[in-house]
Amino acid sequence: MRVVTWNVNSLRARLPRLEELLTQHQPDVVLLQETKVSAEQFPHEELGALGYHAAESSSGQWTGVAILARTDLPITDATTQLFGNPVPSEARWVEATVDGIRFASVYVVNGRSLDHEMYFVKLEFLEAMAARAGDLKGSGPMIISGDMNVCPRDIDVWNPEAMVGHTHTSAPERKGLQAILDQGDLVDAHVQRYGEDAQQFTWWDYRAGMFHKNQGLRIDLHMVSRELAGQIADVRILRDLRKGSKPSDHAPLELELTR
DNA sequence: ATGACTTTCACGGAAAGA
Repeated sequence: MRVVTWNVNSLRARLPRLEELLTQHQPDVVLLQETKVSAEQFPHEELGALGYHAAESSSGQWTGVAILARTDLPITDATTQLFGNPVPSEARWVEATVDGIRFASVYVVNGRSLDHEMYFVKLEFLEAMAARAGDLKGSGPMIISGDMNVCPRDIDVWNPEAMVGHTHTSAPERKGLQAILDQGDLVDAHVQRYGEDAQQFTWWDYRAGMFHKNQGLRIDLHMVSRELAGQIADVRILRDLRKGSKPSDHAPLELELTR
């Protein structure tokens, strides 16, 4: 089974590149973030023509998440509810079951700056995710994937010194992310696959040739329940989709399971 | 480096991203 998570930075603007992903990699499940589309304008028809159907949470201009699956794989028990979510109207969480696995696609609050009220909203959002992961633990395999807006370790940052005093690497954010792994008994699939010493990024700023210089961050994660950890065959960052015409600023992250 | 680039809505430029 192949599962891809991708912050597309507008689903409609990215449809040609999404088609490229679906055609070339033929994933079974795709978890999307920053779809930036309303429920009315969600491209169900275009996705159907590509052989996929979707459960989504949409709010229009800014956020939005979705779970796509191959049309022959039923999507069941979809919900956009996340108990304790401080921003329930922002369409940052969608959860559904596909092929016996409970999937969540999440777009974590950015936080803006360490003294901004949205930073504290971000910490609350991470707490709500940890509680939900704890609730799901023991009820079957689970995969929580998406744009966590937190770099788990210093090695996940091209220049850790430059991030001091900014969001994404602060101790409370890292603690909040770790609590999700701990409470859900989840593993970071990238660390499971490559260990503690490998540096790979999933996001590069559009500006100043950051991608060309490979100056990025690892903020997109597959968090996989421990019962699935032994089934991880590979984890790949699909850098080619960050290149070329009208890329997202994030690369897709592909998880291959032996099941 | 105060920026760089890209998206949305809407038709100029603000807001947001990380």
